[in-house]
Amino acid sequence: MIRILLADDEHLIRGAMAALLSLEDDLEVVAQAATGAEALATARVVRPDVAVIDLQMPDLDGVSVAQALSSELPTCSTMIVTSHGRPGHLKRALAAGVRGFLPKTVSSDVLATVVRTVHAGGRYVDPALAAEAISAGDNPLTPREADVLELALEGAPIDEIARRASLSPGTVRNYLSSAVGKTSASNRHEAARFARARGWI
Amino acid sequence: MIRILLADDEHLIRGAMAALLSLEDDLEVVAQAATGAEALATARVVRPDVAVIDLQMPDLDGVSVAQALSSELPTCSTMIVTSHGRPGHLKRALAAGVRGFLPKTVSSDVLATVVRTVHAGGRYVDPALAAEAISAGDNPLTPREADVLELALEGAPIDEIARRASLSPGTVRNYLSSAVGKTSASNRHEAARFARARGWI
DNA sequence: TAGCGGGCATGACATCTGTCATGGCTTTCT
DNA sequence: AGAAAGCCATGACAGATGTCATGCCCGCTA
Repeated sequence: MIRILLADDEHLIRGAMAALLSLEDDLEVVAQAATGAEALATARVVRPDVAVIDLQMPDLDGVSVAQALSSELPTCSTMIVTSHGRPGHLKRALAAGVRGFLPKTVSSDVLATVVRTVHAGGRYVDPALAAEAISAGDNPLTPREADVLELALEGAPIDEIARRASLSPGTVRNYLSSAVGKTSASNRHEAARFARARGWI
Repeated sequence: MIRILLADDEHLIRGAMAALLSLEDDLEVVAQAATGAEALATARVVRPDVAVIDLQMPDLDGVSVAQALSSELPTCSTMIVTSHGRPGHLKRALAAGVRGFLPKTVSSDVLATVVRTVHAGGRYVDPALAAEAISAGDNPLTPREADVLELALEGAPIDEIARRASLSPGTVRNYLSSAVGKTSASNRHEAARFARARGWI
């Protein structure tokens, strides 16, 4: 019997996935969580065999949870399900020790199969997402460029970005300019959206 | 027995919701669809009592589907479930004849209850979303302002917006300036995000 | 009919942004 | 030690953007 922890902020979906997984004879949902922090806390107590975690949750990112889990509970395999799969997320997830990565468009059969696969020590990444990740290429942004671009995402003017990043406005403009050059964008807003779409920020 | 049509592009969720709803004795999922167009086509054939539709789908918007359904199949009550509920969506949905509007964070009990409610001719809107919609206030943007702001959402420069809207750059700037004034923003990008968050565009 | 609001446009002005050159500082690799 | 790369900053300049005033045309309504 494979003991599963399920984390997703959407009640309906979580309950539904639990219902689906419980239909399988060899799978058992032993715990559920609605936030990243809750998932971590629960996992420490329950020590599940497999953790199925949603990528986007109110507090902690799914990848962060996975990272914490893989160091604290090495016996627990982590897999991530997500609605909006972005290439960058996949890379970060794999780096964090995630064993499975699926979009929510898959069928329940696949989900159950992948749970078994990762529990057996295997890995599984959705083929479509994998292809995207490969074609997306590596993140060309330096850490600071990514920081600044992330602040630019909300559309704030440069002065505010500078204040929030504790940099001089001139420096911010340099980073943004460089980031714009590395994306095929014509201004920082487009660049920010582009980078976001690739999961670079 | 209430006959239900389920439309959601996310296989996993759709299947899971179907599983949940089928647990209820008086509910029966008689059809499923993965896109808006598919939902419409299926509904015409199956003529369900209640249609449970996801707001965001690849092709047709959930609200558009609801609109078509309410005119073509008046006996079919439509309800919408969504991950990212925005006030504007709620208003549009109600205007389109939708009887129920729920975020996916609700429990399956609520879902089943609301299905019964709308089938009985009632209405149900998630209280939190309703409160948001009320506090969001009405859309102060003129149609053209909304058009232009929508094009600005992707971060395009003004010249491109002007071309895409078949307006002169100066006019575009006027509309944007006016839109910025109506939001508490300091530039068009912020204004666009703001308006999007309220569901104005 | 006159007034009002909206759609569309132009011009002028101040400010914001993007770009480039330059330089100093630190860390890492060779 | 020296080269390479990243981080931070300044200054200058062109072009993009935000703001305001002004005007014309249209449809609606008092």
